[in-house]
Amino acid sequence: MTETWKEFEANEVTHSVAHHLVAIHEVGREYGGWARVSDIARWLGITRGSVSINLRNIKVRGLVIEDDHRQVKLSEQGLKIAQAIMAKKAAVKAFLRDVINVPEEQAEIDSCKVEHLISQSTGENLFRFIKFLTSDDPAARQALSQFRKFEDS
Amino acid sequence: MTETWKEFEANEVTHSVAHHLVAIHEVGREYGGWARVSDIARWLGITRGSVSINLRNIKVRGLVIEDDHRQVKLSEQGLKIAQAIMAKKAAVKAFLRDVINVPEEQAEIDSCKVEHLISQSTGENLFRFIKFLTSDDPAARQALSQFRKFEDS
DNA sequence: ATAAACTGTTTGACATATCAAACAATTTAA
DNA sequence: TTAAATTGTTTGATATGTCAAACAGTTTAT
Repeated sequence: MTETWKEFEANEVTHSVAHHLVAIHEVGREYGGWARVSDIARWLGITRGSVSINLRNIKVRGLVIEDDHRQVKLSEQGLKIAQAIMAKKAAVKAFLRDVINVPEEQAEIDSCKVEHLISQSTGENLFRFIKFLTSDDPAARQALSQFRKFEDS
Repeated sequence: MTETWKEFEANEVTHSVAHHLVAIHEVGREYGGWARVSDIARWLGITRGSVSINLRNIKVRGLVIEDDHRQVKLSEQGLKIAQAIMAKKAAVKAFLRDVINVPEEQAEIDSCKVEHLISQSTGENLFRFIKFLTSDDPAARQALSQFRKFEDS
């Protein structure tokens, strides 16, 4: 039981980096993917200085590229990571909210904490599970409605 | 979408502190809860120096108490936190492994990453869901077996 | 009883992540 | 075209968490 817990630090990206990537993706959405430091900072709710410094690492690691006007954009690799994270977050949030009845806001908070931590394969399993459970397979529908009753009792 | 993500840092305890608490609980199990720095360090796979420093904070925060021989033990508050974390971990792991078929080892890794992050209420919802789904309610059994087929196809 | 092993702490270093404040450069308003 | 606002960077500070190495104290073997 000595080493597994350290896997926490052994992620592709930290929570902070994950959110910088997602922020760039969202902020740059309407500008061909290009985002400015200020907008990223505003989106994340941290200072421009922090973003500036954090982007140094993120650039060095090849997750974003920069143009002449100091705008940044996700690299191919950065985009892949951001998309994977967003997909996992969506899966977790959907599970919490639509399956086990966690209130919207709490589902948002919890899925956000966890998005960059769960493994790709676990994310995929979860996705399939939700897909099944929210399908119109009668067994799925029946189980869900039973669970709702179970909850209320 | 500006502030929710920062909740990540707004946890009762960090991943590191969470694992120190659980380590003390496990290491001290056979000694009335009392644990030594060395044993904690070995259990966690980090140096004695790190544990020594980390325990300073943890003591100040009142999560552990110390005896004359420099042994430490969870305080009432520390024990509560450790138990809550262990319960959430068990729930997540059971869900991953027994419901959505994540392999044991991966379930261990992912649940370990997540244990201290999910909220109490989410943990409880998850626990009830597993309880229902692994009960002998026919709808639950039917749904699970359908999902297994769904997985294999 | 002495040598060897182990214990807990401290020090100095490093990495990440944050802030406020100051700065120069650029953009926007008037 | 000026004046005001905004931008991106840097600096110095703080907090957490880690390491290796050195130290003094305690235990354990022999």
